[in-house]
Amino acid sequence: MTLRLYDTATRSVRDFLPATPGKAGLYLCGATVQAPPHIGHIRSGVSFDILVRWLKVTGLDLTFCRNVTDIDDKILRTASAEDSQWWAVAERNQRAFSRAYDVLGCLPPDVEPRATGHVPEMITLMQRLIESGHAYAAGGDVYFDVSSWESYGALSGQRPEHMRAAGDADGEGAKRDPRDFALWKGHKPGEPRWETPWGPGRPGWHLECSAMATKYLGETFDIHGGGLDLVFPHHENELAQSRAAGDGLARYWLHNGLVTLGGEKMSKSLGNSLLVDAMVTQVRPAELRYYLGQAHYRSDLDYSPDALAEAAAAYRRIEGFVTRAAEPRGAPGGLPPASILPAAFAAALDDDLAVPQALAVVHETVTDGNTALAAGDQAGAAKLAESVRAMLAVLGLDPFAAPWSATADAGLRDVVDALVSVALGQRQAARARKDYAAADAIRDQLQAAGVVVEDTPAGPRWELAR
RNA sequence: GGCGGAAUGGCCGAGUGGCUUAGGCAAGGGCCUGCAAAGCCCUGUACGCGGGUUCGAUUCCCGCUUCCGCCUCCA
Repeated sequence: MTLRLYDTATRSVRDFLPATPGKAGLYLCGATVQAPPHIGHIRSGVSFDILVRWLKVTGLDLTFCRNVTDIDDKILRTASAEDSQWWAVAERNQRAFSRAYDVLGCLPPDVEPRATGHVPEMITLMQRLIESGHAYAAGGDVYFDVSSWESYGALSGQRPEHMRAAGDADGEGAKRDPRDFALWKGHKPGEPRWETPWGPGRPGWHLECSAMATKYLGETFDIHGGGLDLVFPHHENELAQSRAAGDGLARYWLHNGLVTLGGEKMSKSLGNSLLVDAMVTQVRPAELRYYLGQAHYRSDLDYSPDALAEAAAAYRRIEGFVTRAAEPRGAPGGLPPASILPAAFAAALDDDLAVPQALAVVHETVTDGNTALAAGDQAGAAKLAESVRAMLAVLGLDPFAAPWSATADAGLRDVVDALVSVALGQRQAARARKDYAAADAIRDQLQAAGVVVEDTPAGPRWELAR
């Protein structure tokens, strides 16, 4: 079975054949660190994290590069508004993004380059473009000459002649054509500056990604990812400048759907952001991840509290089975070998990462496992639980794996277990003499202390309330 | 104006020219239980509108409506 992926450039699902068999390079447009992450940003992170995990499970030696854009207009504006430094704003928000990725269980990239650390690479790229007649310096800026590149618009399907004239707010008249885009922005008073052969200034948004992607992944690499809103102009411009310079750039373009709120795109500029930091105080991170990951990565996801609650309930069902049936509590699990995954699960992920179908396999396995458990077949249930855990690991949702596993001190947990056992012993005694009022009182007290008690055929069990 | 996407049962969310038409959540009924919780089983006459193609369309074609994204910073 071959992995198939939807490629925005061809608008079709294609077999994924890495340029070098056995290896894969993935570049993901990460954050422009102008504000803390909302759940739309992190949905992108989760979607591509599932891709990363699946590529690894299928045996590819993956190099995963996720950039940080640490300089842009809004960062500068924010810095001046709060009378601080641009780099302080960037650092602060980058930390918030890193925290969010970690909290939601996204595997760290192999390299996480920052734009401002790659000015030399950008200068080289601009030199190549100017020499080959695809870019020009004007008024301190450097622009890409869109008219010089015939296939401009190929990725997004846009035709330059149909594009609306860019309402260039700056009114900077240096461009030869309104559709030309800035590779480099000339220095303005109060802004940071880097020296170039064309004068001081700062990087343009599009150029940095081309420069960093090719630096870490090579002139041609396999997959370039990002949110659907980046197709145009960002990825279109990247593709134009890299191809015009003679690089191949990405062989497949993947884009995740957006998170909307009341049918409207969630975005910083619309002010309807649900920040990750705030969300994880309302639901457990694993539940949020399940919610963000359960829909197909290419569909829009319209946020609602009810939908989130449903997803949380669905995840708890799976998690409840695993914690009841899996053998050693808390055995950490890395990525499983593909060979132990149910065929239907693997087939689903191979089909353009069809997580919804993959989750159907998970749920069906959970049902089988619960049935085995009810029949007293603990061994059979444990086997199914391992299968479920393996599948969850691929989706980054194994309850026993980082970062979801209870990090409470193991010794402390033993103490608590002993104390709860004392109470449960008394409750069992009360039940034995049919003193249900006393038995229920003990259960209520434990409940009030945050301990949930369930009676099972194998005796009472407890867990911390969620 | 241009480019692209979407409309599925109470809700979320897949998918398909007919076959047992995912899966989950919620609801109702049942089993189990001292009670509860969890779990299991059963139930629910879905595919935006109008045409067409076809033996047969939710699925293909045409038209329409509504919604969303992009064309400006944006995951």
